[in-house]
Amino acid sequence: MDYQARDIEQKWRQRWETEGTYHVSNESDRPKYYVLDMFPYPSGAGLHVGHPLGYIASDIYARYKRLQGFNVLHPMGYDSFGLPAEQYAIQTGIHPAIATSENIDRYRQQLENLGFSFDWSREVRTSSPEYYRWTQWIFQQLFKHYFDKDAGCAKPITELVERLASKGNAGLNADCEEETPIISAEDWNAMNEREQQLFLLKYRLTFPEESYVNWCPAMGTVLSNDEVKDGVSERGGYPVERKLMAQWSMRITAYADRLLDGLDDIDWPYSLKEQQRNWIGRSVGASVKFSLAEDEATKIEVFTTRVDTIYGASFMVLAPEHDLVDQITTDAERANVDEYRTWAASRSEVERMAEVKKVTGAFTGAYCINPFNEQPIPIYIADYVLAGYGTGAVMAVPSGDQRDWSFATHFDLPIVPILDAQQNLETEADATKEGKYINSGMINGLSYEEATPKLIAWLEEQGIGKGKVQYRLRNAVFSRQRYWGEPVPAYWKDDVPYLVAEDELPLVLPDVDKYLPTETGEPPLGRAENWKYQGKYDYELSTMPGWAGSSWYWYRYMDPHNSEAFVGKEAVDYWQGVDLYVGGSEHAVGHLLYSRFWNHFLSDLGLVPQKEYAAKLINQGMIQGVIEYIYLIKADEGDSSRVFVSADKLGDYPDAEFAQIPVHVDFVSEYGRDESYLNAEGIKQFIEWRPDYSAATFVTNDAGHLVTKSEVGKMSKRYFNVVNPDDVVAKYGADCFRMFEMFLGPVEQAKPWNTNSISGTSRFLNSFWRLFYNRDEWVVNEDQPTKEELKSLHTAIKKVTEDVERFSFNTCVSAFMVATNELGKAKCHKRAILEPLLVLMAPFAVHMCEELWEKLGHTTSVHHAAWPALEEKWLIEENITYPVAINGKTRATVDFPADSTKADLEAAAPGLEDIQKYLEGKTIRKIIVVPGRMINIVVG
RNA sequence: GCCGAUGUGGCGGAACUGGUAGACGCGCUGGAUUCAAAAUCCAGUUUCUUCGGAAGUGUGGGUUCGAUUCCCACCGUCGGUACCA
Repeated sequence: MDYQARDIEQKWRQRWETEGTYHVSNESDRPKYYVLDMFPYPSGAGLHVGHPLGYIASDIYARYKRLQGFNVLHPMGYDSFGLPAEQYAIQTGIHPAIATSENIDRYRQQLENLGFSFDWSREVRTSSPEYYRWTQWIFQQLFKHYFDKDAGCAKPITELVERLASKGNAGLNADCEEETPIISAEDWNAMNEREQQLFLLKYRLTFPEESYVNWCPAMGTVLSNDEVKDGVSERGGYPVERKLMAQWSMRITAYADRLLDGLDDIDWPYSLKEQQRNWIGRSVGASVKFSLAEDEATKIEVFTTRVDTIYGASFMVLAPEHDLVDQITTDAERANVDEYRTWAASRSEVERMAEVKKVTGAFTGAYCINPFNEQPIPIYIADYVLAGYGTGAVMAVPSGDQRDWSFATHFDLPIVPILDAQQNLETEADATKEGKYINSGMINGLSYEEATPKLIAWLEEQGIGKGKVQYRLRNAVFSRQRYWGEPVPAYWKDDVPYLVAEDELPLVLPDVDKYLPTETGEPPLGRAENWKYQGKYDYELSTMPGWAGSSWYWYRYMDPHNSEAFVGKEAVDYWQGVDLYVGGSEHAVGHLLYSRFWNHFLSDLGLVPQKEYAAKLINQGMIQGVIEYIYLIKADEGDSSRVFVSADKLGDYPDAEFAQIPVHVDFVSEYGRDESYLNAEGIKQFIEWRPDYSAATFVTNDAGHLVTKSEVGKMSKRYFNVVNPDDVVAKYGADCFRMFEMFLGPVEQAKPWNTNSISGTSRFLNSFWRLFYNRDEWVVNEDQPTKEELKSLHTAIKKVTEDVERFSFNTCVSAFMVATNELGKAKCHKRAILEPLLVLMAPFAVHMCEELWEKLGHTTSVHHAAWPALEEKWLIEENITYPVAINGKTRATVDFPADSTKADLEAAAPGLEDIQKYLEGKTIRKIIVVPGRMINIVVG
């Protein structure tokens, strides 16, 4: 019988399900291992061939660990709240829960089709109330805690209340809003309930605040920074504007240092860690207050990383949106300043980015005093200073900073050298820290290392500045004016938010008549009828962002049905955290940063044992598609003729301009290859698909082909090049699909999808099958294996074990091919060889190996067998083939006994017949011998 | 601009600590089997060559007996980031 993938795969999928083969228990004597895939969002489009790449890799690793004797947790679930289902609901009126559930069913079916070893009894969905109950619960814990900087962790807000009542907040080192006033215990106790609650919001780890947000009018929602790309929404590409709105916010900045330091403890890709480091953007420097020249009481605070350059500060620049601009602008300059501010506000993000090099700004007419030398310096506004970073004001040191230098040059402001090592200040700034200070008052003659502490000490003494650490990381906006998300479990009383009682969770998402904002501009939840807390208080109407549910989900898998806690203590004590996390690098500064933040918080509360939840992470590369275009001659206006030209015939139209029209890849012959084309049938399909081109002319080549242009790019609906894994599985089987995807190349590398070579993988599986079957005849025998056969087996064991350990799955597949070729040539059908080989390959070809394992007489699953042990003795050779090189160039290969010593080889090498001609007339200067590797004779 | 990744036959890729460059697979060429096809099997396949050899891992240098691997400079491609004071 030839290998019949379809029947065998179906049979085993059913058997595994009924027998619970992949069911995982929280109680085991085996050591635990947790392999996690990044949560998929179940989109309506289903899986394409790029999605399973990481799942296959993690499944192989999970199965390998299981065979190694680990109790492996390998779950799957869905991040099922999200915008596409809501957009669909807006268009169709169908409740997003219904569409989502259908999409999940389809995903599940597609995933099962690939033979993954997920324990489906642990499946979770972020949009189910049983799940989001705990997302809401964690949100409430964040509300109930503040960050104590001395302790370096979160503390209950009740402790803060006690402290405020007894001592006030003087000397309290806690993360809080920038301008939190210092109050005494008397002040606190004199406050009414409402005032106290408002005050506490300055400390809570989640809190509502008026803040500038990325408002997307087209989508009617707020986006986080990582959802905005180039000034437009990442999803949909709609324009985004800055708008001041009341939003819930997460005080992630409190954890900035811990998130930075934690990176040192986890084995994640270097580039991913770098992205997080840059995103957090820690800068060490100082804040300095400059007094206004006309009004000493008004201070402008700046942040600088180079306080040592302060004597070179020859002007100050404020962001156009800075609060003080109105107040300080002189009447003479007001018109000018207003004009600049209007202009700056009108510029889109895109324009600002495009014109980075252009110097713009306006003088306010005001001056401030440099506290160190008492010199007045002019105050400008310019949009190169960002309102959202630091204090929105900078002291400009043109000799040391290129932007300041350009600005000074443009406005003819002084450029004062401050270090004797600075060079070429006429042509550019020099940011060096070398040399000794000049023109710098108290630090003249000092070095950088000496100057900085001295200046900071002086600032602190004077009470006008201090050493400060600034982060690029902003607090994360946590509200979305959307329907399909977790309701925020809070209500409003006297304009103050309060939490819904814990035992009333989940706060279930109410039904609404339409999934659109209300007429008064409130979020969709404003449409819910009679939706009030205790019948009288307004609920918070915004919902949580997409990343809420995915910020803790790995714990739910450990204990998915627990109704008492988000995860039971026993479960989390057993599983601890994720040992291997597999997913795309596109989540580097979104999910992977927010989830680390929540995990740090949960660990502060003692609810989870590890500060970092994923010890190791690997990124899978994207599988790209090939986009197939056909060339259309651009017609003049009014000309209704449409002419498509074969790509190899473009030369016949030297004057024409061509448009590239993407064509559905299903119509293309030789898809993915340079010479791909539309044949007559393909052209017919194209016309049926695009009836507006039914009258078009198609200029084909001599073979009657319309040659297409093939380009590697994203696999996307937009390019009609999405390849569905189901189709490939139907044709070749899931095992072949799994092996083929692994064989394409290293998992972490991006690569184009191209099925041209899948036949090789398919052929290989057939030859492997033929080690067991000759047509219908079962040919496995009980003969004693030869040395060579044992060597083939153990070479494979060694190679595959090592390569799986380092996630090099492509080379594993080639090791299987090598072993199969060798055994096939040797006509080896021996159980003693094939049985261990089956176990070795079981994580890859999961169904086929199971089938053959059963045929070998086993009654338990191959996936519960034991990983074959390597016996080194079979790898030892009697002879070793040495390359013999003359001056590094290999001239001969010669066998020597394996136990030859270095001296033996040195003595024997020059006498070898094959190399005599290279030695003639030359002197042997040196013989280099690396035993077991090579021999090199140096002549001259 | 900055940060990161990457560059090897016609193609995907291998070479893990510097030690026979091109494993394995695709494709291609020739052959066997077959009525024919599919499937399968065998041989060949980096380039140039005066058939002795010579060159060759993006380019140019360097270290070394020996470099795809290490160092320096540069070029191309991909990803991230964007005036962060």
